[in-house]
Amino acid sequence: MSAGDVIIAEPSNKKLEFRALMFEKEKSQVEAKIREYLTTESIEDPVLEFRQIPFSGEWGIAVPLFPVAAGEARSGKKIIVPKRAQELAEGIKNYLHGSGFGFSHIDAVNGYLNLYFSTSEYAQRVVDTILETGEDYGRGEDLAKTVMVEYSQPNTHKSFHVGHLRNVILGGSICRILEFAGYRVIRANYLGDIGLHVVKWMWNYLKNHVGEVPGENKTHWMNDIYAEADRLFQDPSNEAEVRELYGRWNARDPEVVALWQKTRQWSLEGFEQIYDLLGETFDRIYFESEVEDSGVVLVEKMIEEGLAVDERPEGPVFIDLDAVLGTEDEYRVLVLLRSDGSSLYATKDLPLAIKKFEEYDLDQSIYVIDVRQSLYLKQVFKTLEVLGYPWADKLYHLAYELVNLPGNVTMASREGTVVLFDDLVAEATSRARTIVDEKNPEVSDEAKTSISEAVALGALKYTMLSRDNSKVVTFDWDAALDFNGQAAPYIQYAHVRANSILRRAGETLPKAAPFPDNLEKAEVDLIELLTRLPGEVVRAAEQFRPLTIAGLSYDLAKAFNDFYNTCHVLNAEPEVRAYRLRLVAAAQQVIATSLNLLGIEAPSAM
RNA sequence: GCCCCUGUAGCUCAAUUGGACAGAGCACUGGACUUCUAAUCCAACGGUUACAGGUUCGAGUCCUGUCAGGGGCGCCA
Repeated sequence: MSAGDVIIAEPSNKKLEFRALMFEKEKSQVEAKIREYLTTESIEDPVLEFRQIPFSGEWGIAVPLFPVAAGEARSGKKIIVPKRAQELAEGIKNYLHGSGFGFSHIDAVNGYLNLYFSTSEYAQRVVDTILETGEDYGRGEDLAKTVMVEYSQPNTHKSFHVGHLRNVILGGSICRILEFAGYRVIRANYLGDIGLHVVKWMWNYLKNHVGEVPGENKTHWMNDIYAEADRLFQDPSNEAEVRELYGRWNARDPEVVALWQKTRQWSLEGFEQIYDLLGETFDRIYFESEVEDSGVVLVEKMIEEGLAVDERPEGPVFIDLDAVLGTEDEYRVLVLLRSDGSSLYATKDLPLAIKKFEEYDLDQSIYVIDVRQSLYLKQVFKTLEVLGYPWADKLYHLAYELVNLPGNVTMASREGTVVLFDDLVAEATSRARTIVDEKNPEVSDEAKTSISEAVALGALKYTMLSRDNSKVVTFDWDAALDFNGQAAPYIQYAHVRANSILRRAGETLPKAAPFPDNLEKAEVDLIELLTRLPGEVVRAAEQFRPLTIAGLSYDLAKAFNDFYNTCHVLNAEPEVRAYRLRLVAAAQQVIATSLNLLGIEAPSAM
C-alpha cells in the first residue's frame, strides 16, 4: 500500500507498548520524576518519549534524551547534543537514586535512560495475563467502526488460479486482523457474471457440450469449457455465431437467460468448494449483473448534467477528470460506456460503490485489487467525489502486487500461463501426505488427511502472506511446496510440540506459579515475543499488512523451539515445572492466535 | 513524455515507520536423536543497504538527482 492514503482510524499515537501498558502505573510515576528533574535544569515541558530498549535479556523501557538536548541546542545553548543527552540521562539516574518506582535498576547509556523491570515480576504478569484472557489475548476493544472489505472478485465460467489465490488469502487475512483489532467487518465478494467470456462459454457449451454437467471439481470443468471456447474463438469463422448469441443475450432471450442462470450456479458452487477449502466465507456477494442497469442510468444522468461527454456513435462516453478538476495528467479520462452503448467496468463500479453505502453504514470501504488497477480506482473514487457523495473519502484501494511465473511471466488464462488452484492444492496435499505417512504412521487415516491438508494449505498461505503487499511473488513449484525453514509447517510444528507437552502433563494447569529472576535465556526470549502480539495486531490492522503477523508467528515458533530444546518441562523440579507449564500454555495460545489471524490452522498433532 | 512500485548477504525476503551492533530462511561447511514428536537445534560462512548529493544528534528508512527492473496512462478487465 502507499503511505499517506486514507487510513481507517486516526493513526494511533497510542503507541504504548504492551510492556508499558502492564507497568503503566510505574511508568507515569517515573515520568513525573523525570520532568521534575528537568525543571531543575531549566528545561520546561520537554518532549518525553518512551520506547523499547533493544532487547538483550532484560525487560524495560527507555527514554532517549536526544530530543531534549536537541531542543536546548535549538534554543541557543552551546552544547554537543549526544554528550548533553548522556549528561541528562546520568543526571536523571542519580536523581532517581538508580532504582525505585518498581524498577529493579536504572541505567544511563548512550544518551538513553533505561528503566528495567524486575524479571520475575514481569514474566509472571505476562503469562498470567495471557492465560487469563486466553484466545482473546491481543484482541482489541470494539471500535464501533464498520469496514467492508471487497476481495476475491472472480469471473464466473472461468478458472481459479494462483493469481486469484493471493487476493483471497490477503483479503481473508486482512478481515481476520481487522476483526481481531476491534473493527466490525463485512466481507464482500463481487462476481463477474456477465460479459463476452460468459457468452463465449455458453456458445461452446451449446455447440459441443449440450446436456453435460460438471463433475466433482466444478471450477476445473467450467474452465475446461472456457479454455476450449477461447481457443475456438480464435478462428474467425466462429465469430458470427458468438456475436449472434451475444445478441440473444442482450435481448434477454429466455432460453439464453435460463442457460446463463444454470451455468452461473455451477460456477458459484465451484467457488464455494474453493472458499470452503480456504476457510473463507462472505457476508454479501454482489454481481456485475445486478449493477449494470443502474450504472447505465447513472451515466445517462452524468451526460445530462454535463459531467460526461457523449461521443456516440463515433466515440465512447467518458468523463475527462482533469478537465473537470483543473488538474493535468493526473486523473486522465475515464471511459464510462463503449461507443456502442455497452457497459464497461466503470459503468458497474460506480453504482456498486453507491449500493454498498446504501446497504451499510460504512466507516471504510476497502477494495482488495491488484496494483495494476491503481489509476482506474483512483478515477472511480474521484468520480464519486465529483458526483458529490460525501463518503467518497472512505474508499480505499488496498493494492497488492501480482503472482508471476519465473521469467516475470504474468499468469493469464488466455496464454495458458496459469497454475490452477486445484492442481496446486492437490500437489501440495500429496507431498504433505507423504511426509505425514513417514513421520506419523500410527495415526488414523482420517487424521492424516486433515493434517496433510492443514500443512499444505498453511504452507501456501504463509508463502503469500510473508511477503509485503508491494512485492511481486514469483511462483515457483519448489519454493511453494518447500515445507522447511521459514514456512507454516515450522510454526505449526511448534504448536504441536507445545500441545504434546500439555497433553502429557496429564493434569490441569497450575493455577499460578511464581517465576524466578534467573530465567534461562530461552525462557526470557520466548516471553519477550509473547508480549508483542497486541502491538503487532494494531500495527497490522492500521497498515493492512499480514506480513507483520507472519513474521511474529515465525519468531514465536523459533523461540519456542529453542525453549523446547534447552528447557525441559515435564521432568523439571516441581516449582520449575509449574511455571514452565504455564509458559508453554501461554506460548501455545499465542502461536495459535497468530496463525489464526493468517487463516492458517494450528493442528494438535503432525 | 507523464505517473506509481521495486532495488538490502550467492538466492528468496525482514528490519518495531528516523534510533543503540542491518536480521531470518534457502544453499554451502561442520556438529547434536537412549530425553516433552529431529517437520528440531547448535556452530561457521556471507553486507560500501543500486549510485551521488542533502536534511538530522542520528538515515536501509525523509528530500533531490542518476541508473536498473516491473506496472499504468480514451471505448481490456
